[in-house]
Amino acid sequence: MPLQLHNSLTRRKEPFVPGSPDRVTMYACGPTVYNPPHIGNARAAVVYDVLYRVLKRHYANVVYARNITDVDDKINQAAIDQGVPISTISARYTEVYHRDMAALGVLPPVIEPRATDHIDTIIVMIEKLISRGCAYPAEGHVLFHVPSFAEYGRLSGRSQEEMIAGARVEVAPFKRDPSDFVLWKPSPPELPGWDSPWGRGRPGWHIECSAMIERHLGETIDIHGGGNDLKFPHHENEIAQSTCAHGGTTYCRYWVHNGFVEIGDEKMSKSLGNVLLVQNLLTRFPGEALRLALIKGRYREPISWSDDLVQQAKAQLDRMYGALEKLADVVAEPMPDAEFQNAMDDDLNTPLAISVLMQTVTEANNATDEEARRRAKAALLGGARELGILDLAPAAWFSTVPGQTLDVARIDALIAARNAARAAKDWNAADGYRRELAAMGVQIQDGPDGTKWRVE
RNA sequence: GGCUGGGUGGCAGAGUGGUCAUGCAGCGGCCUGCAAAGCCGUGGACGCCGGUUCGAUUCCGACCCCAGCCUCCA
Repeated sequence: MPLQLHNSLTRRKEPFVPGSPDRVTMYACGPTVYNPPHIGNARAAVVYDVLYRVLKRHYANVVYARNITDVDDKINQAAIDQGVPISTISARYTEVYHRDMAALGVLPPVIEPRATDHIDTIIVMIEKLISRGCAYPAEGHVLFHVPSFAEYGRLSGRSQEEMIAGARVEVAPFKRDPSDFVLWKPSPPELPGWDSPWGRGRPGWHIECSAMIERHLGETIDIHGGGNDLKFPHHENEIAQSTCAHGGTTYCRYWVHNGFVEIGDEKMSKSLGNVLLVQNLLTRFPGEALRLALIKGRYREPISWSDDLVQQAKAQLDRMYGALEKLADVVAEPMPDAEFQNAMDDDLNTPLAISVLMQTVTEANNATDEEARRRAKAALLGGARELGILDLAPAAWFSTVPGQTLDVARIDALIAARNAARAAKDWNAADGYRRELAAMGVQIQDGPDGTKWRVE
């Protein structure tokens, strides 16, 4: 079964056909580095990470770029608020982003371009837009003239009339059309700026992505991903800029948009004070549990985030790791089975793929002969690799508690004491030791090979 | 108001014109000193109203409700 993707541009699920199977190009909008990533940022990163992994199964050469926006008014504001240079802010939060994403099993993209490394490309692109009559300078700004691009609004499904009618923002007097947007804006001396034909200034947000894509991936890319909210205006503007700059060439073949993470049934937002930062969640849950929670539903649907959701994800991981632990003696090359692949290839149906994996777990737990056990392990590890989970040794998974260091010597001593009591058939004493272990979050399992323990 | 996408069992969440989703939780067993883990079995669902059909949760239409976007936002 070929890979199918829901294309936001056509609002349909389509077979994925890359421009060239020898070089598949994908771009995802990355973070603006002015604060630590929240679970919503993480969802986008995880979704495109999963797509990247699936693409790599199909194609040998996948060029995946995810940018860092390191010039932005929010960064400037954070620098002022914290009384540090702008570069300190962007460096600090780039590092935090990398750390948190790694904890969630997100692979590094092939290319991670930074906006500030592309000012020259941006300027050239803007000049091209001006010369083609799609943009104009005005009072130190350069604006993209929206009416110059007839297809504007196609991605988000709105007409230009509607957008003008619905424009609530105050329209700057130098705009020729209310919907025109900024490509370049002037910078006062205290803000970061670069020399340009229009004076010292800085780029607008939308042009950064267009320029980075042009430079690293080419005029036409296969897949462009981002959060649902980016569809308008960000991606709409990217299409307009790049298509016009390139004389009408298709900018992107497949647009993929992920749904939002909601807290309960409310939007996550600063004003509601319910923003969940990845770094805080990681003190309470394993990264893999957060990741699985993020892909338990389909990527296009909103997620209603809760502790219970993560706990259910963790329970599923416990089950998977439990099966894996029993397969420790089996050597198998990771290989997702056909059913799993079909689910993933169907527009990343991760919930279905996970259920296939859970059925594999049951098969693994029932398997007795060598061949069946080997097959189960291969399917389990293969599927897990594509989902980006089960990256740890089972023993490590079952003996790690986020934010805690376990006293293993004490655990071993208590287990030894309990087993001595059991040997003496002193059940009261044995149960007392077990209660003591339970209070530490340690669970006891008596088996034919002796007593094992795991954390809850 | 416009544009998207939704409404499935206690919870999360797939899918299908007529037979199992899956996990957690529940219930009954096996196993265990008792547990845990694992295994076996089991109850419980498709917003409302019409239509198409031998048959619809699944297709069509109306309705109700929900979320997101339309302004920086993953």
